[in-house]
Amino acid sequence: MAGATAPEPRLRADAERNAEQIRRAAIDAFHGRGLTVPLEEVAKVAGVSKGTIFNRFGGRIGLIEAVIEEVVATELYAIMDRTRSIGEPGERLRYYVTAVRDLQYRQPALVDTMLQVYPDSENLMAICHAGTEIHEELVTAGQSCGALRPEFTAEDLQVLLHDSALALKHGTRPRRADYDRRTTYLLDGIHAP
Amino acid sequence: MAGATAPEPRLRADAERNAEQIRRAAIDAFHGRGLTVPLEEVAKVAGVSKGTIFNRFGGRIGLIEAVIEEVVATELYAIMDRTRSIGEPGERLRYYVTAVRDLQYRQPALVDTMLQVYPDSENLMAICHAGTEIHEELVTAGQSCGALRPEFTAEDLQVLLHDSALALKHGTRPRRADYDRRTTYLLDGIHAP
DNA sequence: CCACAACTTGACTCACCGAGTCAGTTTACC
DNA sequence: GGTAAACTGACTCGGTGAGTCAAGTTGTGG
Repeated sequence: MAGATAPEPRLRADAERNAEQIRRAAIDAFHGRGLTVPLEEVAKVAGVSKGTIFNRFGGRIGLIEAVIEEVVATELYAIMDRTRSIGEPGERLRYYVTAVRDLQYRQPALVDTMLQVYPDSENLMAICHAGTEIHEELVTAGQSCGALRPEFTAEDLQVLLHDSALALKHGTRPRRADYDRRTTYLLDGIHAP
Repeated sequence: MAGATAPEPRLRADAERNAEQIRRAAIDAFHGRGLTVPLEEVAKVAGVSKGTIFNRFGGRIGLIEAVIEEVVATELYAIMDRTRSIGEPGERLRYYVTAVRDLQYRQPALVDTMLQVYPDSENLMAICHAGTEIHEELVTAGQSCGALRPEFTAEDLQVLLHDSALALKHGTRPRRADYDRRTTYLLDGIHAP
Protein backbone atom coordinates (compact mmCIF):
# COMPACT_ATOMS: atom_id res chain seq x y z
CA MET A 1 0.00 0.00 0.00
CA ALA A 2 3.03 2.24 -0.12
CA GLY A 3 2.78 3.45 -3.70
CA ALA A 4 -0.59 5.17 -3.73
CA THR A 5 1.07 8.04 -5.59
CA ALA A 6 0.93 7.13 -9.24
CA PRO A 7 -0.32 4.25 -11.34
CA GLU A 8 1.65 5.80 -14.22
CA PRO A 9 4.65 3.83 -15.43
CA ARG A 10 7.67 6.01 -14.78
CA LEU A 11 8.51 8.52 -17.48
CA ARG A 12 11.74 8.42 -19.34
CA ALA A 13 14.23 11.03 -18.14
CA ASP A 14 13.81 13.31 -21.15
CA ALA A 15 10.04 13.15 -20.89
CA GLU A 16 10.18 14.04 -17.24
CA ARG A 17 12.40 17.01 -17.97
CA ASN A 18 10.13 18.21 -20.74
CA ALA A 19 7.03 17.89 -18.62
CA GLU A 20 8.60 20.11 -16.01
CA GLN A 21 9.65 22.70 -18.60
CA ILE A 22 6.14 22.71 -19.99
CA ARG A 23 4.67 23.26 -16.56
CA ARG A 24 6.96 26.19 -15.95
CA ALA A 25 6.30 27.67 -19.38
CA ALA A 26 2.57 27.27 -18.85
CA ILE A 27 2.68 29.06 -15.53
CA ASP A 28 4.55 31.94 -17.12
CA ALA A 29 2.34 32.11 -20.17
CA PHE A 30 -0.90 31.84 -18.22
CA HIS A 31 0.31 34.58 -15.90
CA GLY A 32 1.19 36.86 -18.74
CA ARG A 33 -1.55 36.22 -21.26
CA GLY A 34 -4.30 34.33 -19.51
CA LEU A 35 -5.53 30.78 -19.87
CA THR A 36 -6.36 31.24 -23.53
CA VAL A 37 -2.79 31.67 -24.70
CA PRO A 38 -2.15 29.43 -27.75
CA LEU A 39 -0.59 26.15 -26.72
CA GLU A 40 1.96 26.58 -29.46
CA GLU A 41 3.28 29.56 -27.57
CA VAL A 42 3.60 27.59 -24.36
CA ALA A 43 5.44 24.94 -26.33
CA LYS A 44 7.84 27.44 -27.81
CA VAL A 45 8.74 28.88 -24.42
CA ALA A 46 9.18 25.36 -23.07
CA GLY A 47 11.45 24.52 -25.97
CA VAL A 48 9.33 21.61 -27.17
CA SER A 49 6.76 21.10 -29.87
CA LYS A 50 3.04 21.37 -29.48
CA GLY A 51 2.67 17.63 -29.82
CA THR A 52 4.62 17.07 -26.64
CA ILE A 53 2.08 19.03 -24.65
CA PHE A 54 -0.60 16.70 -25.92
CA ASN A 55 1.51 13.65 -25.16
CA ARG A 56 2.13 14.76 -21.59
CA PHE A 57 -1.00 16.63 -20.58
CA GLY A 58 -3.64 15.64 -23.08
CA GLY A 59 -4.39 19.20 -24.11
CA ARG A 60 -5.21 22.55 -22.59
CA ILE A 61 -7.57 21.32 -19.92
CA GLY A 62 -5.04 18.85 -18.61
CA LEU A 63 -2.36 21.49 -18.61
CA ILE A 64 -4.57 23.90 -16.72
CA GLU A 65 -5.41 21.27 -14.14
CA ALA A 66 -1.70 20.72 -13.67
CA VAL A 67 -0.75 24.32 -13.00
CA ILE A 68 -3.82 26.27 -11.98
CA GLU A 69 -2.81 25.95 -8.37
CA GLU A 70 0.35 27.95 -8.91
CA VAL A 71 -1.26 30.29 -11.43
CA VAL A 72 -4.21 31.59 -9.46
CA ALA A 73 -5.60 29.21 -6.89
CA THR A 74 -2.97 29.81 -4.23
CA GLU A 75 -3.23 33.56 -4.38
CA LEU A 76 -7.00 33.56 -4.56
CA TYR A 77 -7.41 31.18 -1.64
CA ALA A 78 -5.00 33.32 0.34
CA ILE A 79 -7.27 36.29 -0.28
CA MET A 80 -10.25 34.30 0.91
CA ASP A 81 -8.40 33.30 4.08
CA ARG A 82 -7.31 36.80 4.87
CA THR A 83 -10.83 37.99 4.15
CA ARG A 84 -12.35 35.56 6.62
CA SER A 85 -9.89 36.64 9.26
CA ILE A 86 -11.23 40.18 9.24
CA GLY A 87 -13.62 40.83 12.07
CA GLU A 88 -15.72 43.71 10.90
CA PRO A 89 -18.06 42.58 8.09
CA GLY A 90 -18.02 45.90 6.22
CA GLU A 91 -14.25 46.00 6.18
CA ARG A 92 -14.19 42.31 5.30
CA LEU A 93 -16.21 42.87 2.17
CA ARG A 94 -14.25 45.94 1.24
CA TYR A 95 -11.01 44.03 1.55
CA TYR A 96 -12.28 41.13 -0.51
CA VAL A 97 -13.57 43.19 -3.42
CA THR A 98 -10.45 45.31 -3.49
CA ALA A 99 -8.14 42.33 -3.36
CA VAL A 100 -9.99 40.38 -6.04
CA ARG A 101 -10.13 43.38 -8.35
CA ASP A 102 -6.41 43.84 -7.77
CA LEU A 103 -5.69 40.22 -8.62
CA GLN A 104 -7.89 40.41 -11.69
CA TYR A 105 -5.89 43.38 -12.85
CA ARG A 106 -2.58 41.64 -12.33
CA GLN A 107 -3.56 38.15 -13.45
CA PRO A 108 -5.43 37.66 -16.72
CA ALA A 109 -5.67 34.01 -15.73
CA LEU A 110 -7.97 34.89 -12.85
CA VAL A 111 -10.18 36.74 -15.28
CA ASP A 112 -10.44 33.66 -17.46
CA THR A 113 -11.11 31.53 -14.42
CA MET A 114 -13.93 33.74 -13.23
CA LEU A 115 -15.41 33.93 -16.70
CA GLN A 116 -15.48 30.14 -16.77
CA VAL A 117 -13.81 30.03 -20.14
CA TYR A 118 -13.08 26.32 -19.69
CA PRO A 119 -16.02 24.81 -17.85
CA ASP A 120 -14.57 21.34 -18.50
CA SER A 121 -11.79 21.90 -16.02
CA GLU A 122 -12.84 20.60 -12.65
CA ASN A 123 -10.23 22.56 -10.77
CA LEU A 124 -11.39 25.73 -12.41
CA MET A 125 -14.97 25.10 -11.50
CA ALA A 126 -13.96 24.30 -7.94
CA ILE A 127 -12.40 27.73 -7.70
CA CYS A 128 -15.57 29.35 -8.98
CA HIS A 129 -17.58 27.40 -6.49
CA ALA A 130 -15.39 28.56 -3.65
CA GLY A 131 -16.03 32.07 -4.87
CA THR A 132 -19.77 31.67 -4.82
CA GLU A 133 -19.55 30.38 -1.29
CA ILE A 134 -17.59 33.23 0.15
CA HIS A 135 -19.81 35.70 -1.65
CA GLU A 136 -22.78 34.33 0.20
CA GLU A 137 -20.99 34.54 3.50
CA LEU A 138 -19.88 38.08 2.86
CA VAL A 139 -23.25 39.36 1.83
CA THR A 140 -25.06 37.70 4.70
CA ALA A 141 -22.61 39.10 7.22
CA GLY A 142 -22.44 42.50 5.58
CA GLN A 143 -26.15 42.85 5.74
CA SER A 144 -26.79 41.68 9.24
CA CYS A 145 -24.38 44.32 10.51
CA GLY A 146 -25.86 47.01 8.29
CA ALA A 147 -22.76 47.70 6.24
CA LEU A 148 -24.41 46.63 3.00
CA ARG A 149 -27.56 47.98 1.43
CA PRO A 150 -30.33 45.56 2.33
CA GLU A 151 -31.38 44.83 -1.25
CA PHE A 152 -27.87 43.74 -2.26
CA THR A 153 -27.66 40.03 -3.02
CA ALA A 154 -24.86 37.51 -3.27
CA GLU A 155 -25.66 37.31 -6.96
CA ASP A 156 -25.09 41.05 -7.21
CA LEU A 157 -21.60 40.54 -5.84
CA GLN A 158 -21.01 37.68 -8.23
CA VAL A 159 -22.13 39.78 -11.16
CA LEU A 160 -20.15 42.78 -10.03
CA LEU A 161 -16.91 40.80 -10.05
CA HIS A 162 -17.87 38.96 -13.22
CA ASP A 163 -18.44 42.27 -14.97
CA SER A 164 -15.10 43.50 -13.69
CA ALA A 165 -13.52 40.50 -15.29
CA LEU A 166 -15.35 41.12 -18.56
CA ALA A 167 -14.18 44.70 -18.66
CA LEU A 168 -10.57 43.60 -18.31
CA LYS A 169 -10.99 40.82 -20.82
CA HIS A 170 -12.62 42.79 -23.58
CA GLY A 171 -12.05 46.43 -22.77
CA THR A 172 -9.03 48.68 -22.95
CA ARG A 173 -6.75 48.10 -19.99
CA PRO A 174 -7.09 51.19 -17.76
CA ARG A 175 -4.21 52.83 -16.00
CA ARG A 176 -3.83 51.46 -12.54
CA ALA A 177 -4.85 54.65 -10.77
CA ASP A 178 -8.05 54.90 -12.80
CA TYR A 179 -8.86 51.29 -12.11
CA ASP A 180 -8.42 51.73 -8.38
CA ARG A 181 -10.51 54.86 -8.31
CA ARG A 182 -13.31 52.97 -10.01
CA THR A 183 -13.02 50.23 -7.43
CA THR A 184 -13.94 52.79 -4.80
CA TYR A 185 -16.99 53.86 -6.82
CA LEU A 186 -18.14 50.26 -6.84
CA LEU A 187 -17.61 49.85 -3.14
CA ASP A 188 -19.41 53.05 -2.29
CA GLY A 189 -22.29 52.06 -4.54
CA ILE A 190 -23.04 48.88 -2.67
CA HIS A 191 -22.47 50.29 0.81
CA ALA A 192 -25.52 51.03 2.93
CA PRO A 193 -26.75 54.59 2.34
CA MET B 1 -30.77 73.01 -58.29
CA ALA B 2 -33.91 71.04 -57.53
CA GLY B 3 -32.49 67.55 -57.75
CA ALA B 4 -29.68 67.68 -55.21
CA THR B 5 -31.04 64.44 -53.82
CA ALA B 6 -29.36 61.64 -55.74
CA PRO B 7 -26.81 61.28 -58.53
CA GLU B 8 -27.84 57.60 -58.70
CA PRO B 9 -29.55 56.45 -61.88
CA ARG B 10 -33.05 55.40 -60.87
CA LEU B 11 -33.40 51.83 -59.67
CA ARG B 12 -35.61 49.37 -61.40
CA ALA B 13 -38.90 48.79 -59.61
CA ASP B 14 -37.97 45.38 -58.26
CA ALA B 15 -34.64 46.67 -57.01
CA GLU B 16 -36.32 49.56 -55.26
CA ARG B 17 -38.74 47.21 -53.60
CA ASN B 18 -35.99 44.86 -52.48
CA ALA B 19 -33.90 47.70 -51.11
CA GLU B 20 -36.80 48.76 -48.97
CA GLN B 21 -37.40 45.22 -47.75
CA ILE B 22 -33.76 44.89 -46.89
CA ARG B 23 -33.85 48.13 -44.93
CA ARG B 24 -36.84 46.96 -42.96
CA ALA B 25 -35.35 43.53 -42.35
CA ALA B 26 -32.09 45.12 -41.23
CA ILE B 27 -33.85 47.38 -38.77
CA ASP B 28 -35.64 44.40 -37.29
CA ALA B 29 -32.60 42.19 -37.19
CA PHE B 30 -30.34 44.89 -35.74
CA HIS B 31 -32.94 45.60 -33.11
CA GLY B 32 -33.26 41.99 -32.15
CA ARG B 33 -29.73 40.71 -32.44
CA GLY B 34 -27.44 43.70 -32.67
CA LEU B 35 -25.33 45.02 -35.50
CA THR B 36 -23.35 41.80 -35.78
CA VAL B 37 -26.23 39.67 -36.99
CA PRO B 38 -25.14 37.63 -40.04
CA LEU B 39 -26.11 39.37 -43.26
CA GLU B 40 -27.49 36.10 -44.52
CA GLU B 41 -30.12 36.32 -41.82
CA VAL B 42 -31.08 39.83 -42.81
CA ALA B 43 -31.36 38.59 -46.39
CA LYS B 44 -33.59 35.72 -45.41
CA VAL B 45 -35.98 37.95 -43.51
CA ALA B 46 -36.02 40.36 -46.44
CA GLY B 47 -36.78 37.50 -48.80
CA VAL B 48 -33.73 38.10 -50.97
CA SER B 49 -30.31 36.54 -51.26
CA LYS B 50 -27.19 37.76 -49.58
CA GLY B 51 -25.82 38.97 -52.89
CA THR B 52 -28.60 41.51 -53.21
CA ILE B 53 -27.52 43.21 -50.00
CA PHE B 54 -24.08 43.65 -51.49
CA ASN B 55 -25.52 44.90 -54.77
CA ARG B 56 -27.64 47.51 -53.01
CA PHE B 57 -25.66 48.52 -49.95
CA GLY B 58 -22.14 47.36 -50.60
CA GLY B 59 -21.95 45.31 -47.41
CA ARG B 60 -22.61 45.61 -43.72
CA ILE B 61 -21.14 49.05 -43.24
CA GLY B 62 -23.29 50.50 -46.00
CA LEU B 63 -26.34 48.81 -44.58
CA ILE B 64 -25.63 50.15 -41.13
CA GLU B 65 -25.18 53.66 -42.46
CA ALA B 66 -28.55 53.33 -44.17
CA VAL B 67 -30.53 52.32 -41.11
CA ILE B 68 -28.62 53.30 -37.99
CA GLU B 69 -30.79 56.37 -37.65
CA GLU B 70 -33.90 54.30 -37.15
CA VAL B 71 -32.12 51.62 -35.18
CA VAL B 72 -30.51 53.64 -32.43
CA ALA B 73 -29.60 57.19 -33.35
CA THR B 74 -33.08 58.64 -33.05
CA GLU B 75 -33.73 57.18 -29.64
CA LEU B 76 -30.29 57.99 -28.34
CA TYR B 77 -30.37 61.58 -29.52
CA ALA B 78 -33.80 61.93 -27.95
CA ILE B 79 -32.29 60.86 -24.66
CA MET B 80 -29.55 63.43 -25.03
CA ASP B 81 -32.10 66.14 -25.73
CA ARG B 82 -34.24 65.25 -22.78
CA THR B 83 -31.13 65.08 -20.65
CA ARG B 84 -30.06 68.57 -21.60
CA SER B 85 -33.50 69.91 -20.80
CA ILE B 86 -33.20 68.90 -17.17
CA GLY B 87 -32.23 71.80 -14.96
CA GLU B 88 -30.65 70.20 -11.95
CA PRO B 89 -27.24 68.72 -12.86
CA GLY B 90 -27.44 65.81 -10.43
CA GLU B 91 -30.83 64.77 -11.70
CA ARG B 92 -29.62 65.33 -15.28
CA LEU B 93 -26.81 62.87 -14.90
CA ARG B 94 -29.01 60.38 -13.11
CA TYR B 95 -31.55 60.55 -15.89
CA TYR B 96 -28.92 60.12 -18.60
CA VAL B 97 -27.23 57.10 -17.08
CA THR B 98 -30.54 55.43 -16.33
CA ALA B 99 -31.89 56.07 -19.80
CA VAL B 100 -28.77 54.90 -21.59
CA ARG B 101 -28.59 51.75 -19.49
CA ASP B 102 -32.23 51.14 -20.27
CA LEU B 103 -31.66 51.55 -23.98
CA GLN B 104 -28.61 49.31 -23.86
CA TYR B 105 -30.73 46.65 -22.23
CA ARG B 106 -33.44 46.93 -24.83
CA GLN B 107 -31.26 47.47 -27.91
CA PRO B 108 -28.29 45.24 -28.54
CA ALA B 109 -27.52 47.53 -31.44
CA LEU B 110 -26.72 50.37 -29.05
CA VAL B 111 -24.32 48.07 -27.26
CA ASP B 112 -22.52 47.35 -30.51
CA THR B 113 -22.50 51.02 -31.35
CA MET B 114 -20.95 51.99 -28.04
CA LEU B 115 -18.40 49.21 -28.29
CA GLN B 116 -17.37 50.57 -31.66
CA VAL B 117 -17.62 47.20 -33.28
CA TYR B 118 -17.52 48.80 -36.72
CA PRO B 119 -15.18 51.77 -36.54
CA ASP B 120 -15.38 52.12 -40.33
CA SER B 121 -18.92 53.39 -40.15
CA GLU B 122 -18.87 57.16 -40.01
CA ASN B 123 -22.38 57.42 -38.66
CA LEU B 124 -21.54 55.06 -35.88
CA MET B 125 -18.49 57.03 -34.92
CA ALA B 126 -20.48 60.24 -35.02
CA ILE B 127 -22.84 58.78 -32.45
CA CYS B 128 -19.93 57.84 -30.21
CA HIS B 129 -18.53 61.29 -30.56
CA ALA B 130 -21.82 62.84 -29.53
CA GLY B 131 -21.70 60.59 -26.49
CA THR B 132 -18.25 61.74 -25.50
CA GLU B 133 -19.41 65.32 -25.76
CA ILE B 134 -22.41 65.02 -23.52
CA HIS B 135 -20.38 63.06 -21.02
CA GLU B 136 -18.05 65.98 -20.66
CA GLU B 137 -20.91 68.40 -20.24
CA LEU B 138 -22.56 66.21 -17.65
CA VAL B 139 -19.48 65.67 -15.57
CA THR B 140 -18.50 69.31 -15.61
CA ALA B 141 -21.96 70.42 -14.56
CA GLY B 142 -22.37 67.64 -12.04
CA GLN B 143 -19.20 68.58 -10.33
CA SER B 144 -19.61 72.32 -10.20
CA CYS B 145 -22.89 71.82 -8.37
CA GLY B 146 -21.44 69.23 -6.04
CA ALA B 147 -23.65 66.34 -7.10
CA LEU B 148 -20.72 64.29 -8.32
CA ARG B 149 -17.67 63.18 -6.43
CA PRO B 150 -14.90 65.59 -7.32
CA GLU B 151 -12.47 62.96 -8.59
CA PHE B 152 -14.97 61.57 -11.09
CA THR B 153 -13.93 62.22 -14.68
CA ALA B 154 -15.71 62.23 -18.02
CA GLU B 155 -13.61 59.23 -18.91
CA ASP B 156 -14.98 57.45 -15.84
CA LEU B 157 -18.47 57.97 -17.19
CA GLN B 158 -17.42 56.77 -20.61
CA VAL B 159 -15.87 53.65 -19.13
CA LEU B 160 -18.82 53.03 -16.86
CA LEU B 161 -21.21 52.93 -19.79
CA HIS B 162 -18.74 51.05 -21.94
CA ASP B 163 -18.44 48.38 -19.27
CA SER B 164 -22.20 48.22 -19.02
CA ALA B 165 -22.27 47.51 -22.72
CA LEU B 166 -19.61 44.83 -22.38
CA ALA B 167 -21.53 43.10 -19.64
CA LEU B 168 -24.61 42.91 -21.83
CA LYS B 169 -22.61 41.83 -24.83
CA HIS B 170 -20.66 39.03 -23.23
CA GLY B 171 -22.40 38.25 -19.97
CA THR B 172 -25.60 36.49 -19.10
CA ARG B 173 -28.57 38.76 -19.64
CA PRO B 174 -29.86 39.68 -16.16
CA ARG B 175 -33.51 39.89 -15.28
CA ARG B 176 -34.76 43.39 -15.70
CA ALA B 177 -35.29 44.04 -12.00
CA ASP B 178 -31.74 42.95 -11.18
CA TYR B 179 -30.34 45.12 -13.92
CA ASP B 180 -32.22 48.18 -12.67
CA ARG B 181 -31.16 47.59 -9.11
CA ARG B 182 -27.55 47.50 -10.23
CA THR B 183 -28.05 50.74 -12.07
CA THR B 184 -28.82 52.36 -8.75
CA TYR B 185 -25.63 50.94 -7.24
CA LEU B 186 -23.67 52.56 -10.04
CA LEU B 187 -25.39 55.89 -9.60
CA ASP B 188 -24.90 55.90 -5.86
CA GLY B 189 -21.25 54.99 -6.31
CA ILE B 190 -20.46 58.06 -8.36
CA HIS B 191 -22.58 60.46 -6.36
CA ALA B 192 -20.81 62.87 -4.03
CA PRO B 193 -20.42 61.31 -0.57
C1' DC C 1 26.67 -1.70 -27.88
C1' DC C 2 22.35 -2.79 -29.63
C1' DA C 3 17.47 -3.33 -30.03
C1' DC C 4 13.41 -1.46 -29.15
C1' DA C 5 10.03 0.98 -26.76
C1' DA C 6 9.30 5.56 -25.41
C1' DC C 7 9.37 9.94 -26.90
C1' DT C 8 9.38 13.99 -29.99
C1' DT C 9 8.37 16.38 -34.03
C1' DG C 10 5.91 19.57 -37.17
C1' DA C 11 3.36 19.39 -41.22
C1' DC C 12 -1.24 18.26 -41.87
C1' DT C 13 -6.23 18.04 -41.33
C1' DC C 14 -10.07 19.83 -39.29
C1' DA C 15 -13.40 23.06 -37.79
C1' DC C 16 -15.47 27.31 -37.52
C1' DC C 17 -18.05 30.99 -39.44
C1' DG C 18 -19.51 34.47 -42.08
C1' DA C 19 -17.82 38.00 -45.58
C1' DG C 20 -17.58 38.80 -50.14
C1' DT C 21 -17.62 37.14 -55.33
C1' DC C 22 -19.33 36.13 -59.82
C1' DA C 23 -21.03 33.12 -63.73
C1' DG C 24 -25.28 31.93 -64.90
C1' DT C 25 -30.25 32.93 -64.72
C1' DT C 26 -34.37 35.73 -64.26
C1' DT C 27 -36.90 39.96 -64.74
C1' DA C 28 -38.34 44.76 -65.70
C1' DC C 29 -38.69 47.94 -69.09
C1' DC C 30 -38.77 50.16 -73.66
C1' DG D 1 -38.88 40.39 -77.77
C1' DG D 2 -34.41 42.26 -77.06
C1' DT D 3 -31.49 44.09 -73.70
C1' DA D 4 -29.55 45.74 -69.63
C1' DA D 5 -30.45 45.58 -64.84
C1' DA D 6 -30.98 42.78 -61.11
C1' DC D 7 -30.93 38.49 -58.58
C1' DT D 8 -29.13 34.13 -57.07
C1' DG D 9 -26.48 30.85 -54.27
C1' DA D 10 -22.68 27.89 -54.55
C1' DC D 11 -18.09 28.97 -54.04
C1' DT D 12 -13.76 30.94 -52.38
C1' DC D 13 -11.40 33.00 -48.86
C1' DG D 14 -9.33 34.17 -44.42
C1' DG D 15 -7.50 33.70 -40.04
C1' DT D 16 -6.78 31.01 -36.13
C1' DG D 17 -5.67 27.41 -33.27
C1' DA D 18 -6.86 22.56 -31.70
C1' DG D 19 -5.71 18.07 -32.28
C1' DT D 20 -3.39 14.00 -35.13
C1' DC D 21 -0.01 10.91 -36.69
C1' DA D 22 3.69 8.88 -39.67
C1' DA D 23 8.31 9.32 -39.52
C1' DG D 24 12.40 10.32 -37.11
C1' DT D 25 15.13 10.48 -32.61
C1' DT D 26 16.74 9.09 -28.13
C1' DG D 27 16.99 6.91 -23.56
C1' DT D 28 17.44 2.56 -21.37
C1' DG D 29 17.75 -2.34 -19.98
C1' DG D 30 20.02 -6.30 -21.04
